[in-house]
Amino acid sequence: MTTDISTPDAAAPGAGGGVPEKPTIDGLEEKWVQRWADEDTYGFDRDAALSAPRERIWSIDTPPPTASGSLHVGHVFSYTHTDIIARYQRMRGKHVYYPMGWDDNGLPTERRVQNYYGVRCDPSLHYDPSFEPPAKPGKDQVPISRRNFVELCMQLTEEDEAEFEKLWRRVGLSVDWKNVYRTISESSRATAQRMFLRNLARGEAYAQEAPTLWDVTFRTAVAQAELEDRERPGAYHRISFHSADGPVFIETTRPELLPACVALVAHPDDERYQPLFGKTVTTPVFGVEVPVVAHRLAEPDKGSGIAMICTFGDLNDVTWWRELQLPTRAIVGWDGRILAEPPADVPAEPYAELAGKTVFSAQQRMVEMLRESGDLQGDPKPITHPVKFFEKGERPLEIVTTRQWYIRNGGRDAALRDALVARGREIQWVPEHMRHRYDNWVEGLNGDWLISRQRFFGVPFPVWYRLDESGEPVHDEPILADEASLPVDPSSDVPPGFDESQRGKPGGFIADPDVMDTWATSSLSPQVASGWDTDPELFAHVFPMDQRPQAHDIIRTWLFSTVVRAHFEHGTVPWTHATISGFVVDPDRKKMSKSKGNATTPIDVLERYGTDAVRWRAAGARPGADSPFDEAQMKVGRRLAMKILNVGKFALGSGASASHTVEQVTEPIDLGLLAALASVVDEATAALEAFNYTRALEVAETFFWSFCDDYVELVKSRAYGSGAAAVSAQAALAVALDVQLRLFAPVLPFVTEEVWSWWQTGSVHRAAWPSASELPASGDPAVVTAAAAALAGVRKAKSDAKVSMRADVETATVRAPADQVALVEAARSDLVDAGRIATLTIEPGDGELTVDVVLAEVPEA
RNA sequence: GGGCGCGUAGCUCAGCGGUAGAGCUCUCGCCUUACAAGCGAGCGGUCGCAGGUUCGAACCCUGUCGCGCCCA
Repeated sequence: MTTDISTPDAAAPGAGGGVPEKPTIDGLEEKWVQRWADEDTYGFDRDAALSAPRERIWSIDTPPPTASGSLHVGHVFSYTHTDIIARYQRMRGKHVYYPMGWDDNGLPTERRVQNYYGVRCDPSLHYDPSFEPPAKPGKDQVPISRRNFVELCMQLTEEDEAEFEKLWRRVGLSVDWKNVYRTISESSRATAQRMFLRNLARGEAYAQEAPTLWDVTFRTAVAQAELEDRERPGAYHRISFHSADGPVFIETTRPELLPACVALVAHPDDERYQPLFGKTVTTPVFGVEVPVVAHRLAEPDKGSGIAMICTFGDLNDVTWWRELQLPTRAIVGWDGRILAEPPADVPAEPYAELAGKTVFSAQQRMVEMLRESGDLQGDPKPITHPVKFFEKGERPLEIVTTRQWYIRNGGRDAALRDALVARGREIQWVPEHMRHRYDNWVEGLNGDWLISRQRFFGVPFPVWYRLDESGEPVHDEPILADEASLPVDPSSDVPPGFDESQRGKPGGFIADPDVMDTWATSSLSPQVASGWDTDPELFAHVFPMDQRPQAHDIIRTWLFSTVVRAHFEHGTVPWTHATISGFVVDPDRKKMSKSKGNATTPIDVLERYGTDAVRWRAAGARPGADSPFDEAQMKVGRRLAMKILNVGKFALGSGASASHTVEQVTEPIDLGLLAALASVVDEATAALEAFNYTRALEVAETFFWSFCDDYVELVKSRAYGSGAAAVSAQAALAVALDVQLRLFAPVLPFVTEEVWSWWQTGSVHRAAWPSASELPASGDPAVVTAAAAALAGVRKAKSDAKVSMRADVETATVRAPADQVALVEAARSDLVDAGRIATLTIEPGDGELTVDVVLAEVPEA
């Protein structure tokens, strides 16, 4: 067993405990996570920040993870990227405002609570303050009010959040853990409701009865941003409509929508159908008379070139219906079944055959009916075609007409769209090309942002409706909650001027039943995190925030919606920089995700290689670039972390100490080393200013390895000696170690802090980022490179002779380019010691530097 | 189909107009008082393909093929 023993001789003035006998990276996480928490190393000093100019603050809009979900190494990578920037900015002397949030809204939490407690939300129920969930979930789910349901969500997510926090601390995130928000908290809900009311007051939000994409499984509306196309098999059914001039054939993949048909449409330039425009035809089986209309969106080369317009089969139908002002014949209900009652003008008799059926069986029956009537020509022709799905759904979306809340987003307003594109240009994108994702999305929007969701768990709309004498809601005059009363739950709370007994009664009121889309609340993360609603003084200092880190797949959702909200409320961008991280992909280059089953659990990797090693690997993924998960790379990070421990031990063991100063560095090779380090500092600083942590690490690391392998080997024996030359080496080692620990600190917080603690006071993470001005500029870095080249020549000779590097050299002859002779000469005695050379000759020669080596005779053993 | 990005050593990636680079892997060595979970040395590439611009192209331009992400 090895124990950490202080070695008093190595302990420098101000040391924090000296150098352990056998340094190890194992266990550093536990030790420093605890210490950082105890000492509040990453706390945000609110008072100091509020009295500092804005540019001395760096505020970060950290993505709130879904606490009921799970994390994989992809999350660890991207959060590490942000943390590297946060640590760098902190070392630059900024007040880093780096809160963490938990996103508890949404379906995953809802489902988890239902299963965990055996309950279900019934918004028609009243709040029961004494409700206790069943000890064990029973067979039947217990119906409870929304407020009770939300309370359970808050309980359960609290446990999940604690687990997440533990993991994030182990990852070393320098978050201020006293500053955590939850999207389900009272203040978050109040913020979302207040913002909604203001959007409404300014006309930026509105309600409309409109055709809406609808998921029949979840029974909720879905926004454009949540759609995805999936290739699905289907079949073209060739169906005849009837006219005075004979049959008109259309081809459709959805014959079951025939009773919903309101017109036929062809392209205005299509000569085949021009004679029919303005006339009417009748639908087969139902005999409903419908007009033949012209519209540019009809595709002449698709099917027969003429299509039926139904209310509603797809988004084209919606466009036609709206632009051509066609009637509505809705037949699909919210449950995805054919409505019981036929629409106006559709005869009850054949319709009854379809009523109540699912869309799938309705199609089968409809096809039979068309066959019987002789209106189906030939067999259906199988095809594959894209069908719209809710990204989390499993059944094709239907389009139903419902009343929904919308927020304007430029999809129906060119001026607003241009303004939002302009906001995008105010943001500095990292990497720059991610800007295109934003522009393409904003320019391609074709409707406003639908924010109503027919769910229970989420932020309810702070709205009620008066019921008229017949008990019908008066939608045109919503009763809005008073801002002072927020947050409200209209299903439990009573609107001003009413009492609970009037709920649902004619002349009384009802609550708006819906909740806000998850993006409608998470789009306010900068406001919630910065205290818009809770700490206006702070908000004024940290907003617009400096940095929004996120992945590129949610630029269209989270990033865009956040820009929309800040644009409306504050007339600014929400942040000045958007740092977009890539994905961690599996060896087949597929995006890692839990649903694909290819995700790697982070805790395992963190334990096997150490946090610093995993962070090192994360830092190797450039901003925005996808990165394959490869454990072999983690070993390299682990090796670097251990090397830092060991070289720290060596430097301090050789006499380097915190009391050494750059003035004590006098030898040419020592000055040369520090001059080279000054360039490294400049380069790393420039890279980090551009958010290029990968480049910053690379230059520091390249220098570090040559520092260990060449410089340290060269000066080792001199440093162990005494006199001015020894002091020069010790001072150079001390300064170089000090600077390099700070260079590595943002990426490798644990090992740098450990070595720092051996001989320095305070935390390296609160130390100043190094500056070239700390280092002497008088040295010539070429002394180090020339001496290293000569040493490499000696090593090669020993390696070729397959002898130990400790083998003695009788003579070594360095032939160097004329201008390098003096450089090697300047390091002569270090070279003699490091190479164990008896006689060293340095002379000018042709071409590159070479070394001829004659090894000493090895005495018989 | 559109947008964006990427194709450089077996792998992961730098380089982005002036004679091909790093790390890992692999091979051969070495117990060397900071480090054997280490150290030293070495092998390894017509820079996806085809044209063009240039005294000179991995790098700029055009086309093309392949991969990925987002959108339709």
